[in-house]
Amino acid sequence: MLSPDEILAVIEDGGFRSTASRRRLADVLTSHEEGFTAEELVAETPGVGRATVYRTIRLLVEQELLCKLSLPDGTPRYTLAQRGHHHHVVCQNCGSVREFRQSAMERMLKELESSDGDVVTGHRIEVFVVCAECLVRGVVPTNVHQH
Amino acid sequence: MLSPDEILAVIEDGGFRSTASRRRLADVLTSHEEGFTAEELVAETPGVGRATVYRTIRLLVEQELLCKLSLPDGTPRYTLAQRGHHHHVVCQNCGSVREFRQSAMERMLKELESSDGDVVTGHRIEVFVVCAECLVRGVVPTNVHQH
DNA sequence: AGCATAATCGATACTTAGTATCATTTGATG
DNA sequence: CATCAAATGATACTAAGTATCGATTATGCT
Ligand SMILES: [Zn+2]
Ligand SMILES: [Zn+2]
Ligand SMILES: [Zn+2]
Ligand SMILES: [Zn+2]
Repeated sequence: MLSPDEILAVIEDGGFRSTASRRRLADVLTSHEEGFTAEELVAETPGVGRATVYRTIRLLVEQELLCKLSLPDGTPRYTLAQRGHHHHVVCQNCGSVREFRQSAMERMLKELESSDGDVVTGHRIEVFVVCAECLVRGVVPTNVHQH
Repeated sequence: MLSPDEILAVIEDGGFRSTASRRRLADVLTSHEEGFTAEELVAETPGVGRATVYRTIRLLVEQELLCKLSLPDGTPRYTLAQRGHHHHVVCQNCGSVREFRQSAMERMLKELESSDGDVVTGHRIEVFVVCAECLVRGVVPTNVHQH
């Protein structure tokens, strides 16, 4: 997992300043193993303004240190990124997140490129699950209709 | 493509009423070949309240007649659904949408099921492009970073 | 260390994409 | 055509941010 210092290093390498608010946020971020909301971050960093929290989230998403995902109903969720291209498996019940990589699938998505006059610029994939922890707690999985 | 009557038929078959507002919306919806926003619909059905437009959108998404997608920046967009399981190719410049199906990829996503204690309940896939029309108009494709 | 200054900050107002409430209207059924 | 739950429109509210702006601060320079 990413450490607060690694986050600060990326911020500084990007030409941005290492500030007290950003250090506070880096600490709180790295304490989350399992995905979180922006408002959780706001609540967990009292004294840091809401605008600063959202600005920092945006900065870190741009720097590819944070991933922004959304649950089946569209509510947004954030998680720390590992390295490289990946996607996420998200528990629709508790919001816990893990990464997955599937090179065969990536190859297939690239092939769409040649099929039309379009130029492919990216893709978004989210796999929804009810995670093992929620299952043992008795949550009944229901299929979600998504596109 | 879906006709207004087919939309109304699905609404009635679902046990919902065929009302003036819903007929107006069915007409406007089917006139859109290429994806639209909720606010466009509001603007195009004067006299129909904003709440009714959003309620009808929700109803039609539940009935799987409308697909809700989002652009790389997260702004929502709707499009009429064809039949069966599918995903979408979305132009990040003009928002135009087409469906795609990739059975090999679907099979791969199902296989994730066996890999963990999780139960897969669904997935979301969007492929972003700059479409042929935008390309001839000189739009330069830039890759989008997504998960 | 002291200073300049652009970056960043917090407070606050605003925006976008909806949902909730509720009094009124309307469409389906008998 | 009377009934009455379903649906409607107006309005208020919420969630998830973004924009503005005057005050503060980190960084580089001397
Ligand atoms: Zn990610
Ligand atoms: Zn990928
Ligand atoms: Zn669809
Ligand atoms: Zn699929």
